[in-house]
Amino acid sequence: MSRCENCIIRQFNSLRAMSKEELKKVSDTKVSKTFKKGDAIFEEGDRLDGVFCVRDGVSKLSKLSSNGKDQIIKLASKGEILGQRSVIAEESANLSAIAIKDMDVCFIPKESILHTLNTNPNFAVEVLRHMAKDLRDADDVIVNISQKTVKQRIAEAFIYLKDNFGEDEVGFLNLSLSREDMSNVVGTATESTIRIISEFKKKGIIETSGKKVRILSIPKLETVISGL
Amino acid sequence: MSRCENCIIRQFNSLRAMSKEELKKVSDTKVSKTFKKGDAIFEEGDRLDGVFCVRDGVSKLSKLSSNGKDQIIKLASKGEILGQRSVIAEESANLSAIAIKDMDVCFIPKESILHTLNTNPNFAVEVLRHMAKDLRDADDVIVNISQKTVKQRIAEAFIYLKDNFGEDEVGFLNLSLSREDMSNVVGTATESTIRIISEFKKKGIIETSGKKVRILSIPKLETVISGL
DNA sequence: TTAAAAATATGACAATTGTCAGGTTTCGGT
DNA sequence: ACCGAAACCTGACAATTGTCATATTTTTAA
Repeated sequence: MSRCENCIIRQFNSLRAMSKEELKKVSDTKVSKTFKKGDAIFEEGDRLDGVFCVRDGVSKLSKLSSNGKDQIIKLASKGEILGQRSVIAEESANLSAIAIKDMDVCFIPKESILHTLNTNPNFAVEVLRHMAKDLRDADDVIVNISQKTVKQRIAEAFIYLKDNFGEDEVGFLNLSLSREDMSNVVGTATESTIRIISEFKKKGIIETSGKKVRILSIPKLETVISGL
Repeated sequence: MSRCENCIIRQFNSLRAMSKEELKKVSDTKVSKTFKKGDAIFEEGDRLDGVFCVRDGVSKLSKLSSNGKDQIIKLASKGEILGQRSVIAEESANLSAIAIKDMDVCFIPKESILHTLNTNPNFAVEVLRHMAKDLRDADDVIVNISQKTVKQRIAEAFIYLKDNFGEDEVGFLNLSLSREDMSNVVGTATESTIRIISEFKKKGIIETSGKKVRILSIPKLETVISGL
C-alpha cells in the first residue's frame, strides 16, 4: 500500500503543507477506494466523516434543484480534495459527488484533518487559500450563468474542458461530457445543448467522433463567447 | 476613538477568535472610515492592502459582466468583513463593494490579518468556517439562478431581505433595493423586475409606499417560489 | 448477436425574458 | 418650491429558451 509521504498528488493540494509526522498519521488512517463511472462518492445531505483525495479519474459535484434538475457546480480531478467544505463547516454535504470517469481516491478521516487544521497554521492557511480560489470561481460562475446566453456558456465550457483536462495526441478532448452533463454544467435543457452542439458542428467550430469531441477553432469559439 | 477590544461587532465575525494582544495590535493600526450611499469601498481589480470591517450600513458586492451589466453577488452589513478573500488569496479584488446605505467601517491593514492567520490557528479556522459558509451560499445561488424563473428568484429575494435585514415596527423591509439593484441581484433586466413587482402588488403579495416595501403574505410568496 | 435501454437528434410550438421606445412619478439640491 | 435627473412604469415586439413528441443512433447487457 502506498504512503501519503510518497504520493505525488499531494503536491497539487493543501496536504503539501503538512509536516512529515502529520502525513504519517494521515497515511496510517487513510483508506484507498475505487469508484466506477456513475458511482456516488457521497450524496447531498450525507454526513461526511472524512474527505476524499482524488488520485485518478473525474467527479462531478452537483446539486439537485427543486425542479428536479441537477446543477453541476464543479468538475474535480487529480489532486482535488472532496468534502473538505462540509467537514470544515461541520455540516452535511451540500453537493453530491458522482464519478464520471473511473476513480481512485483516498479516504482521510476527518479527525486527522481537523487536528492538523487546529495545530498547524501553515496547513490552515493553505486550505484557506484553496477555498478562496473556489469562492472566486463560484462568483465567476454566478456572473456567467446570469449574464451570458446558453450558446456563450457552452462555448466557454469547451474552452474550460480543454484548459483543465487537455486533449489527446490527435486533438480530442480528454474529458467528454454527455449532452446531459454538459446541460447541467451550463444550466440549460438537454435539447438546447444538443441543438447548439449541432450548430457548432455545422459551422466547423467543433467536430465529433463517437463520444469524442475535437475543437477545430478556438478563435471561432472565442467569437461566440464575445457575443458576435 | 473606540477600541476593537470593546467593539460589539467583533462578536459577529472571525475577529472574535483573536487574542487580547492581537486585538490590541489591530486596534492600533485600524482606521475608521465612512462611506455615503453610492460610494465605492473598493472596486473590481483594486489591489487591497487590508480588509474592511462593517460597523454600520450595507454594501453590495458586485461584478461587472462583459455585457455591461452588474451582477450583485452578496449584500454585506454589520459584522461582515469585506476584502478578506482577496487579501488571503493575494489577488486583486474580484468584486466591487459599493455602499447602498451610508456606512461606517474600520479599515484593518492586511499585515495584522495575515500575521494572525499564520500564528493563531483558532483565527485561521474561524475564517475558514466563514469562507466555507460563503462558498455554500455561492453554490446555492448558482443553482437558484440557473434552475429557477425570474419570478421565483424575485420572490426569494424578498424573503431573503426580510430574513437578513428585518422589518421595521410597521412591517416595512429595513433594506429597500432599487429596482435596478434588485435586477442585479436576481440577474435579469430592470423592466422584468418592475413588471413582476407590479404583478406582486396587484396580487396583494406585497405593497409599497414610496421606496418602502411591505410583504403582505409570506405564504403567497412561498407559493410563487414553489412554482405553483 | 441481438434486443432493450440510453443517448442523441430534430421539429413544432409555447413560455419566458430581453429590448426599445415611450411615458409618469419621485427625489435631491438649489 | 422648483427644476432636472433619476427612478419607475407600461406597451409592443423580438429573441431566447424550454417543453413535448418522435425519430434515429449508440451503448449496454443478457
